[in-house]
Amino acid sequence: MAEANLKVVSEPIAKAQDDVCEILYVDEPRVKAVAAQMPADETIRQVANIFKVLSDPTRVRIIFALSRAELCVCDLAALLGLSISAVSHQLRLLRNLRLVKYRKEGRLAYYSLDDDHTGQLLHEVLEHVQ
Amino acid sequence: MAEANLKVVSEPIAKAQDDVCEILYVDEPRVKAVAAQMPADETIRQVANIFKVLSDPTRVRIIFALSRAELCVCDLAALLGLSISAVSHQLRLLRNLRLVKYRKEGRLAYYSLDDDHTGQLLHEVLEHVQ
DNA sequence: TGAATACTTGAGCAATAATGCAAATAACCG
DNA sequence: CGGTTATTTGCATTATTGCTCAAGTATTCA
Repeated sequence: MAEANLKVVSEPIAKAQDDVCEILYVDEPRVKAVAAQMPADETIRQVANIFKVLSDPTRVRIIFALSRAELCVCDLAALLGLSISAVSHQLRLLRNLRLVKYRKEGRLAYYSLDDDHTGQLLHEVLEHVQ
Repeated sequence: MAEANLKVVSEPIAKAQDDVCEILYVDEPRVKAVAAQMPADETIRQVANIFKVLSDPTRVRIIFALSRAELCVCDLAALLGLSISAVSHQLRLLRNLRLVKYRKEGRLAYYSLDDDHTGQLLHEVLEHVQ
């Protein structure tokens, strides 16, 4: 449970590199000024994670479809021309991230969007592209 | 040139899978209705590609930094605590996607944002997170 | 011209992630 | 119960990606 994947691999982010130019800074005040404005690493990671959700076309299509209708896994797979397994894997991921929720009706699992923000973000960029 | 990477792997998207439920559709009219609204595969791929740019913390930090100041590769690397090479690789990618531009001054290459939309999108999500 | 510096680039490695397959779970029905 | 169906899940495979290393290019300066 709670194995929310799609985690951006935090890590180094500030590991003294010896691959740096000798002078260290070409324009130190400018660098310092920007450094002071840099968001915290944790914030950066959260932002990247949000974008990562929509960085895969399968997930984009799933989220788009669910923004239009509540669908069971089977219909979603048929709609997208994907295997049930592939869809279920992605749904688990989205479930762990609390982006979708589901409702059990007999053996069917009806999925819908849980978090409005992501769908909102998707449609925003979608309109921009079209 | 023009080897714009970060391409989402288009592919199948509509390959008759035998892994589909027997009935084919639980709720055919609903599936058809959503199918009719589905954006074209090409559109979906473009959207995913846009999100993909910001799905990595290093690129998020680079784009944030460049949204604050024009910086040479060396200062950018120092600012982010990354190797020059790592930064340069990401800059090439962003260059190929026309998201950043650069200005040569002697041996220094000063990078800045070329496309406002991506920086805009980043700041939007950033504010939402903070 | 030659050394040094700033950056770019190609190859390759290690980590991630998307999907398929097969087994497991769960609900329904005879 | 036993069989069928809908979905989930673990594992394996393959593809992608971010980074390092080392070599290459270009520009400045002595």
